[in-house]
Amino acid sequence: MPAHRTPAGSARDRILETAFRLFYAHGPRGVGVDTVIAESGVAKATLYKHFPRKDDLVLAYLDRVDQAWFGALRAAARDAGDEPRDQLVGMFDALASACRRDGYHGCAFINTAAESPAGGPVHARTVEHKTVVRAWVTELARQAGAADPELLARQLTLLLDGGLAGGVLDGDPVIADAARRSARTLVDAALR
Amino acid sequence: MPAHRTPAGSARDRILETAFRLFYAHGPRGVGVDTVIAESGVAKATLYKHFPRKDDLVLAYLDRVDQAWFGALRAAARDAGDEPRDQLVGMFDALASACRRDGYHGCAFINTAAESPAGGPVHARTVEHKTVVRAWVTELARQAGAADPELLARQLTLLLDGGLAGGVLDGDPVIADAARRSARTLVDAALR
DNA sequence: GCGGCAGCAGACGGAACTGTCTGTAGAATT
DNA sequence: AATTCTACAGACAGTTCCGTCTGCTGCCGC
Repeated sequence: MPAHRTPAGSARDRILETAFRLFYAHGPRGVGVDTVIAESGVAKATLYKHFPRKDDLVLAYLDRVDQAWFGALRAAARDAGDEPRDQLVGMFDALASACRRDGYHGCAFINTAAESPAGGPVHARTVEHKTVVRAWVTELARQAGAADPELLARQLTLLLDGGLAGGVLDGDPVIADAARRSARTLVDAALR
Repeated sequence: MPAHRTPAGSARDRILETAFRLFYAHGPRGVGVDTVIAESGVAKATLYKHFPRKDDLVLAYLDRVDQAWFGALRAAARDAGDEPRDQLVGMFDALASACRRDGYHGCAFINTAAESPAGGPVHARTVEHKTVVRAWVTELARQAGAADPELLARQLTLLLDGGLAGGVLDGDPVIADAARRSARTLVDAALR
């Protein structure tokens, strides 16, 4: 697995990077395999060797999104200090950052799920992602001493989803601000 | 404009009804014009006479969704009593009802916007819809005596969006319940 | 009775997309 | 030096989908 390397990273990396950029901007369905090939400077056979079906590439894309978003969420929480109750609010800074980022288009999972068949692997992966994030928030809520950690986590992830969903239209930072204030209110009420 | 009538309603109505059903279930992009034609029992030329482009049909579909959803929201608010502060919470019953409805797939606007090009008419219509709903909520918040009606409206519509967005995956009523509780907490805090 | 209108039926062209296949080049291993 | 692996380049078939176009039918108002 070492060596080989073409110009910028391995072929696989170039494919994934290009797919990430194009899929997020136009949605997986809005991007043809030929476009990914052209923009990543890769041969068609190479792409189909690494990802036998387009769906495989889409799932790999979602895994990347999962890593990036969940990572940003945890980093934002960590930066908010040591108190779990502050971290629960601080994670919304990740939403604010995302809104301000150029080319922001909302939640990649929701966007992709919206254009994928109902029982398919994309939906399964999306549910998994949402479940993992909510479990993490639940643990944080438990550490903070919430009476009903599951409920608080559900409420906060609901806010996150709402903020992300609205992002498909515009990345108005006002949305992130409203979400953060809501989170503060809900956390305070839950820990009263 | 009277008479004519084929089996069930005018051709236009049949087209719209079929498009509504199919578009909501699979997303406009996942449904070919030929499918709409086959299932509505209409001639291709007839469809293209009423809706010269597929986009026109998609926009008409969104208008229908707007009427239905906004109507359900207002009805739920009305059913919650005469007090604006109760109506602000009561409108979340529309979300609960939607979650329980068979074939529920989340917010048609967000789902459609997710698969449409960024600057296009679909996005414009979606923004318009969200703006109208939020304006209505803002007025309700003002009547309830909120210090910052715009903020409260933003927070509540954020919850609505979050609840709807999650619906793409599953229509878990727990989500609607969490949203309703959040709304109660936020409204109480804003009117303290 | 007749012209126009609304609609049905289906063929057609052109484009886009997915996935397969053939052939070639360069680097690493043996 | 020969083989093998990875990758490039591009043709190709098969499907799907949008939008147009040509006939044909039945109902209305004039």
